[in-house]
Amino acid sequence: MTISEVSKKYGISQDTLRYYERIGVIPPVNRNRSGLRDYTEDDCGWVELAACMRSAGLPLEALTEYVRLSREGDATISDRRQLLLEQKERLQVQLRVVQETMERLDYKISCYDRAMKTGRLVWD
Amino acid sequence: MTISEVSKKYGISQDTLRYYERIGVIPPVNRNRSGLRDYTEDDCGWVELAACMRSAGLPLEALTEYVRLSREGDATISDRRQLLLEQKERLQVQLRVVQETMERLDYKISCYDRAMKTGRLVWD
DNA sequence: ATAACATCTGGAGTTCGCTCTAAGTCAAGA
DNA sequence: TCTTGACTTAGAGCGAACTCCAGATGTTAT
Repeated sequence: MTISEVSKKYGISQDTLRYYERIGVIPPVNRNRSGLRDYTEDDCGWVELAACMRSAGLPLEALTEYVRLSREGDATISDRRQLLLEQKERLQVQLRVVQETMERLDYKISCYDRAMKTGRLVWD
Repeated sequence: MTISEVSKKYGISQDTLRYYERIGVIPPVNRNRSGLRDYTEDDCGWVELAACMRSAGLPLEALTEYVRLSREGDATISDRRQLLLEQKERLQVQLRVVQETMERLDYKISCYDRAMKTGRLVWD
């Protein structure tokens, strides 16, 4: 797969794909004879993982560290597990914060709904 | 309340409090005769709201816009309601993304748990 | 062969959200 | 009175995550 195909498929710009590879968010991508990137299934798997994790807000640093450990082989299995656990816990906290904020937005919106009828806002 | 008290109470640095006021994330804060900030109950309310919304990831721009509209009075009630709705929808999307990513992390972690016993990672 | 187009690299620039610095003001205590 | 410490402003600096640019090279179609 070419970089433009991968870019379309995962909704990541070509610049970002090259950037991710450069800083190690994904491992080095396969090249054809002309030196152009030719993404294998495996390469795509890493791109997809990065896209997913980034969409949830994981920092690039955590992803580069995960990739670095993965490339070191089975000796780093427990380190990688630990890394994933830490990130999961960060997401768990974030999930609660977002839920609470949404409840608060719901309450405020309900106040505005009432205000739309009376023309006056109470208890903002 | 002094800026240092408010800073401690809401876990926001004094620099950030001044920054928020400067760019309009909170309305202008009350001052004493010497020109020092003296946060009223109301001022604190805005700080607390900003802290909550920021913790969930709302952009500063949405907060400044909300404050700007609020200061224009009752004529902007439906605009403000709309703004809150849009932000709530953004959070709803984010919530789902984070949940899905957490499930994926859970799956990967379970693979690593197995790998910790066998010493070999299958199906990463 | 030439034009048009995709991709490459290295490096500069941008945006967001702070965070820090410098130089000045003010209030209270030794 | 002098010093210490909290506060002020304006503006510079910073880290994260892109995003853009210039100049080179390679590929494809006419």
